[in-house]
Amino acid sequence: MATIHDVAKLAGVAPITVSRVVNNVGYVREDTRARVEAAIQELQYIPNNSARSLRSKKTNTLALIVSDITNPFWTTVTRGVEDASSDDGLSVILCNTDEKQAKLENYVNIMLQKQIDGFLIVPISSNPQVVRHIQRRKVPVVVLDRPLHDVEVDAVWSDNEGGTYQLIKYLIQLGHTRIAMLSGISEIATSQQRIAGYKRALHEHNLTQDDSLLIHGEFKHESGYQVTRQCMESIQPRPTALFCGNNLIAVGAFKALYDLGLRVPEDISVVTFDDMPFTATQPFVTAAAQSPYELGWQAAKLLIAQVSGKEPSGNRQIVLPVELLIRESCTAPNTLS
Amino acid sequence: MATIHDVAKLAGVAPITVSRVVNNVGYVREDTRARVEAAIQELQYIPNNSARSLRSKKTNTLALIVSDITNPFWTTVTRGVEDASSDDGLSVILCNTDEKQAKLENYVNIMLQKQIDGFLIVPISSNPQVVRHIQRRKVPVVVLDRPLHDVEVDAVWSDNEGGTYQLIKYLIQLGHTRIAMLSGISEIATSQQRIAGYKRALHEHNLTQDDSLLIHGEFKHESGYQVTRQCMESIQPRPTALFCGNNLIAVGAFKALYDLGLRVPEDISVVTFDDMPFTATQPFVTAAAQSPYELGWQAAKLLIAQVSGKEPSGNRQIVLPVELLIRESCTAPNTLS
DNA sequence: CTGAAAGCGCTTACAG
DNA sequence: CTGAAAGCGCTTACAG
Repeated sequence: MATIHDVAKLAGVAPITVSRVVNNVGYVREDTRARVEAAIQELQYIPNNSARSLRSKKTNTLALIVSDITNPFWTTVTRGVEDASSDDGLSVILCNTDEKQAKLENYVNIMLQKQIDGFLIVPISSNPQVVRHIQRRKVPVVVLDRPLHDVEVDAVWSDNEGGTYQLIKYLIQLGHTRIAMLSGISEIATSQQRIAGYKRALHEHNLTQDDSLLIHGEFKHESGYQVTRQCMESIQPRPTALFCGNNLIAVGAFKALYDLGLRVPEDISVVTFDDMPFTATQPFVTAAAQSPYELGWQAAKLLIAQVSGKEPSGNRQIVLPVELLIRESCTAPNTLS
Repeated sequence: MATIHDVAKLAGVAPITVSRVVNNVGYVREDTRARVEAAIQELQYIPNNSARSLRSKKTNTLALIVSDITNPFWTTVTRGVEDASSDDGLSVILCNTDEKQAKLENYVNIMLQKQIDGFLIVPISSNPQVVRHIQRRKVPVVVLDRPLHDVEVDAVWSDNEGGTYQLIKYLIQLGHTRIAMLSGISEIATSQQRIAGYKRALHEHNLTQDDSLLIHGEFKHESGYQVTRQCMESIQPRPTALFCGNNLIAVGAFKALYDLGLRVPEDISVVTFDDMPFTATQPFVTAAAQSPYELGWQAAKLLIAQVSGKEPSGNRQIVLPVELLIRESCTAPNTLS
């Protein structure tokens, strides 16, 4: 493969001149530029980014570390990140942690070796140790989706507390008093924020909180299925409404309710955090919808501002609003049941 | 940041010895290794992959170029690729083409600059030019999902023709004779294969083909929605069954049918290529299901075999079977309508 | 089992 | 506007 030297030789210039043409920096006379471009064309020259990165300390690559790309929420976040990044000529390496701390740490180290220009990271616990590790090496980092304790870092997340509060309030106003909360893993900050919104809504409406109605599973549809069955089969008196902690839990819940012969909303009302993916089929679920594309986009732009050196790594925090989408999955509780 | 020289100095050895410890190759005496490891620990040394790649000509990175990660089919393919790759210590850079040839070519060039070790590529047209461009530079490449004409290359795709044939045959056996085919962009090889299966099924059952029932849109839910409305509102006599060219078209179709007040399967039968994502809600759709995770996994393993040099770049072709999932979205045609 | 030297292909930092 | 020299941080290819 042709190198910058081959091109320089063919064009009768020094390698640095070729570099100037390729990177479009500095002054190059028009005819010189033309000769260099012709040589590039003839030799099918493609610059070697490893060499460029070694010298310039830039890889033009970001790392995006999420829990699981298979969840449409993260898929859309990813798309937002990619679109924002490719705008600025940056590529994105994608990593899935499956909510495992060990995987997260492993990927961070691999990406540090790769000298990537910045991290977009979805933390698992609220412990800032991983972010500190990155910051110690002076690599830009932005935290996504989940706030962290005791660390100064740019971060973007959604109004989980407020969104949940709105959903629960809506159910209460329909007349529900026994609302089950199907939450995910308790360590994750978004779980905690959503539970806080749930509790506040109950409290403000003078409803006592029944701890048996607060159930922790995982943010997966299999778990949503199990937890819903367990909830509907064993809790007495049965809840009249279900809050699903995320979209995948809702998917599992709908399937479980179907298998149990319970109709939505006639037999039970259902709301969910996150809009359901591709909800073409019935019933349309009432949801607190985040803006995942926006989340990814904004986080990427914060990171790019750091990387390009325009803005120093800081302590900016963006909280995105959550939209209440009232659809057909809720009704007043059936007093006969 | 500490370099290999700093570590070598602290451990009292040569840089090459540190290299041997880090990469775990060649012979190193146990006590030497221990001293080096202590120095690495103390200096928090992380190897620089740009330097490594420049010398070794390996980046341990693959490029995956798909149409749109937002489609759950591609999401799952991606997960299969990532899992297979991380097994072998390889990272994956993800690129979305949105079915635009210009984006594809641009990404290929960026990835060539990055010196990635291999390409997994979903071609847009059947034209092999992009693949030839990659092969000319001696970079391993595997083609995914869509066969290419006139080129020797490893490739993995699903039995699109056979899967469609099975679905159409199933509808015909239920008594349908007017089956609309909602296809995607005609340039894409999978569209062509699915249409071939449709035609073969009609032909083998002595049904004449009505060209007005073969409609081309895009592989997107917005397009599926439009095309379904158009199909149900303007074609006479109205089809009694709908074949959706992929999962997203099916999502749009269900929504359109709902808006038109048509019930599935009472008023119209629906089948789809690709399983619907998260089909928790009613009605469960009868589908020809590909194995997207398997598709990604197998393609990645083919590529890794090339990259690791164990198997030469070849002309291997893997065609994955498609599973017919009969569910509740079909019934005999309503002769009254 | 260990190391000295060279070089991968660029860009930086000057100099003119 | 152009270029000579040095060096980024590793690994290759020897040598002993």
